[in-house]
Order: sequence, then C-alpha cells, then structure tokens
Amino acid sequence: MPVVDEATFRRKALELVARIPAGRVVTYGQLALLAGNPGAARQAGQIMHSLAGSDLPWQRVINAQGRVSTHKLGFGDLQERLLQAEGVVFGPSGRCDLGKYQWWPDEEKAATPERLF
DNA sequence: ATTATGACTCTCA
DNA sequence: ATGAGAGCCATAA
Repeated sequence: MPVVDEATFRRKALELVARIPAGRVVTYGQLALLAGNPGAARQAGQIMHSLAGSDLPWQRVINAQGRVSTHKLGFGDLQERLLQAEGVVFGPSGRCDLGKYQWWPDEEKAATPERLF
C-alpha cells in the first residue's frame, strides 16, 4: 500500500522533476520511489502524461533502460533532441548511460565537477 | 463495483 | 539483444 496519498505523491514528483539539472535524468521508478510511493512508476508516467506543455523539464524523465518512453506518443524524437542539446548522448540503440546521467537529489549538496562535457 | 488502459519494470526464454 | 508475460498502481469509463 502507498506510503503517501496521491496528492502528496504528485506534488513531490513534480517538485523532483523541477529540480533535475540540465544534462541529467531520472527514471520513472526512481521518481516514484523518491516521491514516497515505491513501485508506482506507472503513476509517475501518468503524471508526466499530464504535463503536456508545462514549463517543467519533462524530457529529463526516462525509463529504467535509459531510453525515452515517448516514441509511441510521437514526440520521442523531440525528447531525445532536447536531451542531446543538454549534453546527454544516446547510443545507436537509443539508449543513454544511466550510470553517468542519472541524477539523485542529494547530489545538489555535493559538487559534481567534471563528469559532464 | 468492475474493466480497460497506460510516458513502468522485472524476469525469463 | 529482443520480446513476451506477469506484477504494479492509479485514473477514466
């Protein structure tokens, strides 16, 4: 059973998305976990679905395989371009290195010098 | 109340 | 590496 109510879950999820630095990404499952509802990766996606046209960096949310999950929806191409514009590199299989770009909240406190570029 | 539907994720074959 | 299948959880019908 959920650890937090839907409203809270959604609020925290959006909060997290807003904090993702350019050039970094987070997964749906990760978002669900951090928002207080482990296992609710689908809801994370559901929330993103409702973000159409918002000012949030929705493009920085991808699936656990390091691939964008929006090709079926038609704008997967756009999402990849936006990310590449921020420095994220996608391999020929349309996959990027999560170990390298995945972002975690606590990183804000610790400086993350190199890595990028 | 029940069913259908996903911007999901794991586990196997 | 690729794909099917089964959990998962909330929303819309």
